[in-house]
Amino acid sequence: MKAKKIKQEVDPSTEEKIKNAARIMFHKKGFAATRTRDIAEEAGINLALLNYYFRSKEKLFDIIMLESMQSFLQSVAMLLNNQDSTWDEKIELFVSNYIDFLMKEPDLPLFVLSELRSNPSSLISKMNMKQLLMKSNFIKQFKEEIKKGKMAPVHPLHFLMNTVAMIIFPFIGRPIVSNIGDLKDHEFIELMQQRKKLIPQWIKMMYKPK
Amino acid sequence: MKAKKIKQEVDPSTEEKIKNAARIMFHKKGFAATRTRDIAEEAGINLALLNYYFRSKEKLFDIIMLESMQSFLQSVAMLLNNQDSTWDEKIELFVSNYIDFLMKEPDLPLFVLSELRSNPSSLISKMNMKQLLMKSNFIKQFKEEIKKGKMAPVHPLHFLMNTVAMIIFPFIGRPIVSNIGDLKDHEFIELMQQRKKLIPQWIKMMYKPK
DNA sequence: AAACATATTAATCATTTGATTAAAACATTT
DNA sequence: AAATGTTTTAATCAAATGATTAATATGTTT
Repeated sequence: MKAKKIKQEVDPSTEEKIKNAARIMFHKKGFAATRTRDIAEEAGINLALLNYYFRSKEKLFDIIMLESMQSFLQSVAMLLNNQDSTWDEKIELFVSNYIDFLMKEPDLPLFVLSELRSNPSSLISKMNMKQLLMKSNFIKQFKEEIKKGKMAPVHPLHFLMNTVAMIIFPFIGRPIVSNIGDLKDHEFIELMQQRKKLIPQWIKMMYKPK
Repeated sequence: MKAKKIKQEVDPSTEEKIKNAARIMFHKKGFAATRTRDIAEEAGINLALLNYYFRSKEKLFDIIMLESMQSFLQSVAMLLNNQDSTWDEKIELFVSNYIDFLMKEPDLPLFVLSELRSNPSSLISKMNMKQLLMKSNFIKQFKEEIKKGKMAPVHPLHFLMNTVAMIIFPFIGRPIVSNIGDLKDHEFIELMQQRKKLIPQWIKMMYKPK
């Protein structure tokens, strides 16, 4: 009893060890390039345990993928649903939070988008985000801003695409960006920090009505 | 002699058939998820011919990857080097050309970026793009615009990242974008057409000096 | 046409890889 | 402590997969 508690608290359970290792490997190399043996080694467990706990590589992947999708879209959902902040505050908070999040999970976007390409993946449809979007406080405020004349009329999708693009792209294209700019790691991070303030400014400017 | 010529002109050579099939499959599913048998089938040739012409899956991949990187960066290089157009024209031309290009090769960006993640890939460094960037006419004009007070002072990398991000992201995130916006294929294309005109406008706005 | 070179095929090989099994180790309950 | 249930291990299997081989077909040169 006591031994088990200690194991669960101090040391992650075997199941957790496997999931963590799987997340790391899948995010870094994708489903097809990841061997179950890689995961087992990374987790420091016997290969058979992977199948003992998760039945198959696919099943394990599905779990990781679902969680990844959720955390990837969670920030967007937060933007959409956050009630109590003004428009400008909302944007600033969103950009800053998302960039902070991507600093910790830099492999996540490319992983999600890559795997979404190959898989028909009913996962997206399950999340049915149109509902989420259209009924959101975000859309309401977005339209208000336009009506108040504070923003030029734009299709909300353009706005979303541009915003997410500017946040995510540097992380997706990091090897190329770092090469072109000849950036050391800390210089890249510095640039991302700047973008927390810059992106909201750019957004404000680019949709300014004439 | 005549037979060979006809074969080369009317029907692509076996080597070309393999390369074309490989390009399609690699772009769609990536290196690890693509079987040599998939390529052979797509090309309509015997599996052994793949190794006969290209020695190995890796060698074939390297060839495709190099060509893909080149065409992926070619548009950027064009932006950087184009001599005879004004700043505004340059931007408009670049955005429009790149979007047109991506309509024909929608899988290219995600492929290049994905494979670049796993591979240490000296490919990028071989292209040594810092030289290309710093000595380019683009940088010269960019600095002039800022000096003339037509543009707020920004790090050129931010400018590049934002521009490329807005162009490429919709194609990389197409499944999610299409789901959120509940878009049919033709509606997605319509949005991309709009962006040819919108992105240059946004760019002009967002860097306007106060 | 004979000789030679090139291209193509079917069959097979060797390795990798996801998964299973049967036994052992460990923990829990009675 | 015996019995029972759970977790872990080493060994092994079966299928998938990249690559090769030996034979055949096709084209070219002499």
